[in-house]
Amino acid sequence: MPAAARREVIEEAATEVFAARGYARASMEEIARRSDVSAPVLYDHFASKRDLHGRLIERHLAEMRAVWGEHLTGAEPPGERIHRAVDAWFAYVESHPFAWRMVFADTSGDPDVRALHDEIQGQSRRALIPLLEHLEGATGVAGGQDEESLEMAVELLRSAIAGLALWWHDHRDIPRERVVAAVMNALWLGLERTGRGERWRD
Amino acid sequence: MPAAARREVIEEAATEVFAARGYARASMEEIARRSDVSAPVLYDHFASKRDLHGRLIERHLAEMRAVWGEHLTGAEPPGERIHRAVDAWFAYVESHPFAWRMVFADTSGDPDVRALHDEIQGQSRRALIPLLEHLEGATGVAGGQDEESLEMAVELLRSAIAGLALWWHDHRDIPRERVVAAVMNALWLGLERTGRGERWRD
DNA sequence: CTCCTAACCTAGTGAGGATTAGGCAAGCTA
DNA sequence: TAGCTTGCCTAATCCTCACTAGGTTAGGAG
Repeated sequence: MPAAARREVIEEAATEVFAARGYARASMEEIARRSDVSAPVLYDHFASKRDLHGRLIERHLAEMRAVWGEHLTGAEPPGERIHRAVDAWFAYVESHPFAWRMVFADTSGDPDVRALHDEIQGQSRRALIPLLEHLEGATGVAGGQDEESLEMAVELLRSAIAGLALWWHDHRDIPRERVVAAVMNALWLGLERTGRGERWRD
Repeated sequence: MPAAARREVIEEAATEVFAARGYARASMEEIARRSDVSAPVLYDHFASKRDLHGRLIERHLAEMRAVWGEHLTGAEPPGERIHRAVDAWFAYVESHPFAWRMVFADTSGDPDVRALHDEIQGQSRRALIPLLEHLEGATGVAGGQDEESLEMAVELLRSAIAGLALWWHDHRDIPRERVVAAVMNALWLGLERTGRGERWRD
C-alpha cells in the first residue's frame, strides 16, 4: 500500500482508538493492529504518539472551526442564530462521532493532553461569546452586565451542549432535532417557561 | 503514628493527588511522599491503588449524597427549590474542592474508573429528576412531555452545573452567589429573558 | 541480472510505576 | 531481660508500553 493511503488508514484508526480509550490508554499497538500493520510502521509516518495525536487534533479542530465559523455570525434574531449554531454542532457530532469524542471527550489524565483540552475549551468559550454578547445591546448581556457573567453564561452553554452530546452518544435513536429542541427549551426559553408548557417552536 | 491517624493522613493526601492528577497519573509514590511515609506503608492500610481509590470515592460520595438529600425535596415553589439545591451544591464544591474534583472531574482514561464515573453520572441524573419532574404537574415536564425530554433537561442541568463548577475552580475570586445566579438566570429564566434584562431576584 | 528503495517485519531496550520480600527498631508485656 | 507486635524502611520484581535496531521482501530502473 502506498504511503499516503496507509497514512490515511492510520489516521482513521488512530482517531477511533483515541476516541474510545483516551490518549493515555490508547496503545500504539492497537492503532497499528487496526491499520493492518505492525507498530513500527506508525513511526515511518509520525514521529511519536504525541505527534500523531497532535496532528489529528489539529486536523479535526480545523474542520470543526469551519463548521462553527459558518454559523456563529449572521443578521438573524439571536434565537434563530443560536438555534442554527446548535443544530450545526449536533449535526457535526452526528456525522463525525470519533473526531468529536477524540477532541472533546478524551479524558486521559496526561498533563499535556489536559493542557491542550483547556486550551481548546478556552477557544470554544471565546468562539461562543459573539453568540451571546449582542442579545440586548451593550448592557443586557446574558446573565449579567459584566464580562464575568457573560463568561459564565457562555461556559454554561458550552458545557451543557458538550454534556448533552455525550449523553446523546448513548441514546443514538433520538433524532437530532429533539436534542436541539431540548437545548433551546432549557437554555433559551428557560426551565420556568418550559415547565409552564411553552416550547421552542412547538 | 498510630494506624488510624496515619490512615487519615493517607486518605487526605490521596484525595488531593487523585483530584490533581486523575486516577491514572496519580502515583502511589507521590501519595506516600505527601503522607510522610514510603510507598509500601500504603499497602498496610489499603490492598491496592484501586482499593484506596474506591474507598475514597465511596466516602466522598456518601457525604455528597447527604448534602443533596437535604435539598432535593421540599414544598417550596420549584424555582426556590432548584435555587436552594444549586446553592447547596456549589457550597459543597467550595468547601470540599479536592473531594469534588476527585469524584466528578477525574478524567483518567482507566476503564474501571470510567465505568465508575458513568455510574455516578447516572446516579446524579436520577437524583435530579425529582427536581424537575413536578415543574407543572404530570404533563408539562421540563423540555417535553415524555421521559426522554425530561432526561435531556436533567442532563443539561447536570452537565451545565458540572462545567461551571470546573470553570469556577479557575476563577475562585467570584463569590458563590454570583455563580448560582448565573445558573438561575440562564437555566431557569432562560437566555432570552436574561438577554432582555430580566434577572433572577435582581 | 543487479541495485535501490519503499513498505514491512521480528525482537529487543528502557523507563515508569504498582506491588512484594524481607528486615529493623521501638515500645509493650510478662 | 526476652519476645511479640506495630509501624516503617530499602531493595527488588514484574508488567506494560513507547520507541529503536536491524533485517527482509517486492518491484521497478538501469
